[in-house]
Amino acid sequence: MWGVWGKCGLCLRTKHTFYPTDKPSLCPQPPVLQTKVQIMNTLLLPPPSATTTRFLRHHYIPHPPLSTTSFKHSPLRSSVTSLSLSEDDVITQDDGFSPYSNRRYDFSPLLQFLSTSTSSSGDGDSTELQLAESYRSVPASLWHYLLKTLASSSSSPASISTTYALVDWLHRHNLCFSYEFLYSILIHSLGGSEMLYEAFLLSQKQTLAPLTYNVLIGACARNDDLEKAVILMNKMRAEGYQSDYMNYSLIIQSLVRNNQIDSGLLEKLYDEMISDAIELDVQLLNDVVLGFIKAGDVDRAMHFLGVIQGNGLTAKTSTVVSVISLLGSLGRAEEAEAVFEEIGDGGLRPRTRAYNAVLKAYVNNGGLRDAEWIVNEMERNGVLPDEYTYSLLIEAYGNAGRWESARIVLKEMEANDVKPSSYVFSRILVGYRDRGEWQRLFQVLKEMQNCGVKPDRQFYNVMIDTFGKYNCLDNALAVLERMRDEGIEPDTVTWNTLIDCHCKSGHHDKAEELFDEMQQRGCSPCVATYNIMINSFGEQERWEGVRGLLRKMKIHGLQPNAITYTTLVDIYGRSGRFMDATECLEDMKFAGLKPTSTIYNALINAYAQRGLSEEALNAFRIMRSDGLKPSNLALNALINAFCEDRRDVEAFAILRSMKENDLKPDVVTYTTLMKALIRVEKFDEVPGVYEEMILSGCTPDRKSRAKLRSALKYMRQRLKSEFHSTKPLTRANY
DNA sequence: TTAGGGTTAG
Repeated sequence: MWGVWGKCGLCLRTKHTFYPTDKPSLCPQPPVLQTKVQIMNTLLLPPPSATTTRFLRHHYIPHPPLSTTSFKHSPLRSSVTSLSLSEDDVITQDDGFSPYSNRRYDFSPLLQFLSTSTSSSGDGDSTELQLAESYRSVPASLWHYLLKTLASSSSSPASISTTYALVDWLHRHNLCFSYEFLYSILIHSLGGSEMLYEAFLLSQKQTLAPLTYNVLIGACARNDDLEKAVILMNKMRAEGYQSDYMNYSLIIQSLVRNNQIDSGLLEKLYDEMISDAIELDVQLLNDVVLGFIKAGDVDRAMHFLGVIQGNGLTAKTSTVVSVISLLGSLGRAEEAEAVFEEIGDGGLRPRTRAYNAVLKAYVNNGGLRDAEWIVNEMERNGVLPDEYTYSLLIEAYGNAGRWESARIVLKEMEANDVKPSSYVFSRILVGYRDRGEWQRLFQVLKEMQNCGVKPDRQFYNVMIDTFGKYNCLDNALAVLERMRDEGIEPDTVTWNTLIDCHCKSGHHDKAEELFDEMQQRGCSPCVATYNIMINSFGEQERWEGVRGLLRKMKIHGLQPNAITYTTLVDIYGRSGRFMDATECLEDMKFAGLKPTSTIYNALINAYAQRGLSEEALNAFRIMRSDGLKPSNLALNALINAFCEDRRDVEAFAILRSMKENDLKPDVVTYTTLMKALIRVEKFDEVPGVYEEMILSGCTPDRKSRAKLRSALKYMRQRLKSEFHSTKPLTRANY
């Protein structure tokens, strides 16, 4: 058994797990572990000071070839390596031995020899043997370090081949044990320096042992080449070797780094770990939790947090905080608080970060009192609020419309020497925008000025969006100018916001102009930009233009996303181009994207508008078979389809099935049903539906009241016409 | 250790 609390000889990571020898490890370690500091120490000769000499005598006796010429100054350095083993490097490692002499082993003759001779020679010529003899006393750890340094600084094929020749040479002269370990060092270092290809080539020169596999997989994962990593893992498994737990950690980390993680993928990885009988240590479980957090799957994240605790281990505080933070963003304050409490239960004192995470939960949940309480708790426990804490509190007051309280918090920040950032003001502005109080924008600007805070790009973006949403296009454009005047370059969000608000107000020409200007100014459109433009062209029924945009985005390496496909289905569907619409849905599936309920809603809605109830029903069925739950949106669209097709019986059948399946019909459901009745002239049944709507707890809105009124009007008209049509008859009778 | 946290498209 080895490696407990030691450092990995390859990646210098501290190994925390208790690891039996029969298990292969990604971080292979020699029987005698050397830390980086130790290795660096042995590279240098001690000064003639009493203490160090005594110490070093016990370790190794300096032996020729020695040189006072630093390797750093060797002419080889530039061609072979940038090995930097200066005094400064070593002293900063803090080992207690100083001052250092500049004397050290001189590897220049060896490297010179290796770079000029062919590695396969092995002819035992006298120079080579002499050379081998002269280096015999160099300890293994030193060779490892040299190799590592050379490999990680290799940048040209020539220097790599010299490094490779060194391994060969060491092996040939029995100078360093474990050929495989030397290779592993090489692969690891090459992988670490993003030279995965070279690592691959090297690995192909010998049969792969578990150690090499693990190192190679690790190198792939570190370089985000997961395809190769997975291939190697499968190959390894097929050959009967067990993959190391670290590989899984590295793969998850890579997925997280690159935003490529999703819940299903992570679950698959986890199943693999289980079937591989991987030892789930706390570090790996932490990565699993963080993976699920990044994937937005808070339930699974909490499950694995529970697994950590269930195993009697303690999750990293940062992991726990991430869980609270995600719960907070989802407005799940109670659970956030529960997880927060667990920090304290674990004997740790929550710090600002943890408090902020739970505070965010309350703010998103509208719990102003709880938010105030948690800030008081912080103060009571001597935890200092920071800029983020205050920002969240201000946002909470802003959401509650308590601008005065928010101002008091601003003053408190000032008193505590905490400067507010542009962020908090952008949040306030968003609050005003969404509540229709957009004119408060000017007040916010003034407040910022008072606090000496300059609006940043994101704030200006919100400003443009606010003006845009309230149709003040000139003001929106003026903000663009102001940004430029202040030296803030507009980004894609700025342009997208501007373009979109022009589209929404029907100014498609100006939108297109801005789309061109954006590119002229060197800002590359992103997928969102294309989606906005596709929507704009679709509204104008410029179908060739739509296809052109799709081509252009693909040329620029942008893949259509779920929103692109939904936009396409929507615009094609609205104009009755159902073939094109359904084709887009197929394309989406073909591209490997999971159709969302939104895309089906767009399709069902398109059929419904034209009274194509059979087609709408069919789309609804496909949606169900894709495993998507029917939402009120889809069901209401379906009711509307039956309504437009004058199939009121089927429309009411949907209502029944909604009730049976515990789906609560809403105002739109009832209003659409009333419309269905009016379509088939069953006016007298409308008031009953209206009454049922109120009884079921729905608040009638303008549209539902209008439907009732028009039904009553028709009823009166009918009565009147009946009266008139019967009148002559009576008169005649009379 | 720092960052955390904001804005756009269906």
